[in-house]
Amino acid sequence: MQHSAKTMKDVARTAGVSVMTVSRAFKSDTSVSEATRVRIREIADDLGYVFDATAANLRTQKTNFVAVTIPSINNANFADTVDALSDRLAEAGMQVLLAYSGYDMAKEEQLIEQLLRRRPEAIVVTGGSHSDRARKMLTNSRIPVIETWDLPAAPIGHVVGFSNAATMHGMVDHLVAKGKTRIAFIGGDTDGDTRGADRRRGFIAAMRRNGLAEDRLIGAGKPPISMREGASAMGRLLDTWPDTQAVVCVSDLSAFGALTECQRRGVNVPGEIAIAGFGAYEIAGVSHPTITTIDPHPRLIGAQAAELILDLLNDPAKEKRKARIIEIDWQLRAAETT
Amino acid sequence: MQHSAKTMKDVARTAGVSVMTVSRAFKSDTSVSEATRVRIREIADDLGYVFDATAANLRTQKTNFVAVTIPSINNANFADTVDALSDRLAEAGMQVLLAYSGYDMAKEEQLIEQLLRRRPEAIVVTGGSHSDRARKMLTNSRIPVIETWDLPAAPIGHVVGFSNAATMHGMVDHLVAKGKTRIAFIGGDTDGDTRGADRRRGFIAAMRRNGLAEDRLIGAGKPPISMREGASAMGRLLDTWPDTQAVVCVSDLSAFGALTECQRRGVNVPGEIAIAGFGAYEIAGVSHPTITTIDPHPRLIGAQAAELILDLLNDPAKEKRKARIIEIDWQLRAAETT
DNA sequence: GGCCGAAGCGTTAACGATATCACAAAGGCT
DNA sequence: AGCCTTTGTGATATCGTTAACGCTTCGGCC
Repeated sequence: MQHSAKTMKDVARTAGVSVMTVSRAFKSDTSVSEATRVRIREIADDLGYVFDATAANLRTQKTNFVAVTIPSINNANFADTVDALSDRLAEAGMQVLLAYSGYDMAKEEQLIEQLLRRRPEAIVVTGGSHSDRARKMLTNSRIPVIETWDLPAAPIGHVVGFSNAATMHGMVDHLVAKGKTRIAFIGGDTDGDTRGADRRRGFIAAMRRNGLAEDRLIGAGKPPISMREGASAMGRLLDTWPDTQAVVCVSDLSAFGALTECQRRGVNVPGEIAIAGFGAYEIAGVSHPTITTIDPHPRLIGAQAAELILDLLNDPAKEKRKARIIEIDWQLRAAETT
Repeated sequence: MQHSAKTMKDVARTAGVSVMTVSRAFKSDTSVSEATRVRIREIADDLGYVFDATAANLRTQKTNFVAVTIPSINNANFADTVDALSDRLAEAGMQVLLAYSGYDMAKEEQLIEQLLRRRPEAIVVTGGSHSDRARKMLTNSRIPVIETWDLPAAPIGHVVGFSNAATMHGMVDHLVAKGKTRIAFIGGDTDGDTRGADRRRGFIAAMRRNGLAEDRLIGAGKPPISMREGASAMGRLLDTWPDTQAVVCVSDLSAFGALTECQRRGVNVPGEIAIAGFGAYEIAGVSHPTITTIDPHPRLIGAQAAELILDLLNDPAKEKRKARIIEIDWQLRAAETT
């Protein structure tokens, strides 16, 4: 037998109270006696009543959603950020509405449009590069906008991130200090991953600043670059410029792939060639040898974004005052591959 | 200057049509002339109008959400499943509402309650073990329920999964065929990860069936077991039972950790000890040596779940007819570590 | 010319919760 | 006793969209 879905009205009727009292019994509203509240909750449970958030959303003009777009769900760095963000927001009773752009700006634009229709309280996007229409939609939205994992030149709203280019200066300096001069870079061969492209640009600038040749660039295919692409890119690097002393990879995953290729070929790391990555993925600290990397503190990015959002939502006046730029300190973790 | 949020009414007024015509212009409703539709869309864009899904959700009693719970967002296996699921659903205009339980059944129960309040069209949960209250909520919900990554003895609704225990029979048989008899298992030391616990049970049963001792069980801590825990567990295994010929790890991540520990100690793999994992993570195919593993086809699970959902939603009568159990074939991928 | 069906659009009434106001009853104070 | 709070509850309007239904208009056809 198929009962129809229960509403507050059903609960109210059964309990012999008004709908409004049932509503109050379901919130932390003090103006219901504890006895009534308990009784109503029990009756609701018996009836199998489930609170309908869609109706409350419309009436209160609040959804308790925070929309988030990331390039890929299958990336430990972004996963960590979302995890931390979502943990903190959950404490405040908010939920994350997540969408993946697949490193595609056109897709990101669509996602942003869809997400905004759901009336989130705030929106968090990855990176500072977006289509014109996406920028416009975000600007016009009357909610806090937070760009992360980047330090955009012209931010849309708030920012919680770091300069991807700057991390590469740190890495090149580290390698130069180790006496390396012939240094290569392995990364995506398109700009689909804008943060990866920023790191490539940062690498080139850092090499120039050190007076070194910056032409050893290996394109590893369309982003995202993963372990396998890292391995085959390392193969091409060793074939093309056998005298390379160090290689910086766009992420730890490609760095690990590169490392395995060296192991397969019997090339000693770091003796013959040093390898560095980015992201402080778990594998960098576990592989043998361990991989030198940059830790961009992904969880911190998520946690800070969450704090910022909660702060802005608590005091909406603050939002209008000034866009906040929160810079996250990254850290170079020297390890066995350099 | 702060304009107030625009509604269909504003668009209608500006366009000189009724609200209903605006509504129709925003759907694939034929009963609006193409000229009017285009004009209305343009006016809406000019005004900065954004369609309000919360109102539509209430009125139509449709949210176009599919709720999904997974143990952790930071796990490539579940990420693949969600990715495939979400891709297919997106084609049908549906969105995934994702939540992570942190391998905690009490947390999962809370999540399910919160998710159901949002009135999803269907709900996908990971595994077949849930708290009593969670089971009850799912059973009472009038939407399709799909359990994945498992083959529960008493399914709540539909199932898209495989027997975790059976995969371990396959793995033990593989090792026995390679002449191994002293075989150990590395996994979590609690049952927080129910699928991991199923694999441990499957391992024990398979060893018995082969007439082998099944006492070499290494507890690697509280799930999820990652690379680092795998490495330290391998250390304990080598210290406790140095004559072990093979070890089955609860996942490729712990298997890789175990492999690195062997490399650090100078223990030859597979010469002195064979290592096997589970999950067909990318690292299993890239590490040196490559790791023998089980491929449970995570993307296929997601894709099949999506198809099932779309099928059920298209023909609601079907849902009442019979619960579908879709078994996914897993595959043993023999590699260099065995 | 008259009839008919379809296309295009408008009017009205929901959808299920909550903000707001109103108000009765119960205390607390002088 | 009289007045003022405080507390608990109810009635009503409302959030923005859409389903259902009804009214025109218009072209085609006999």
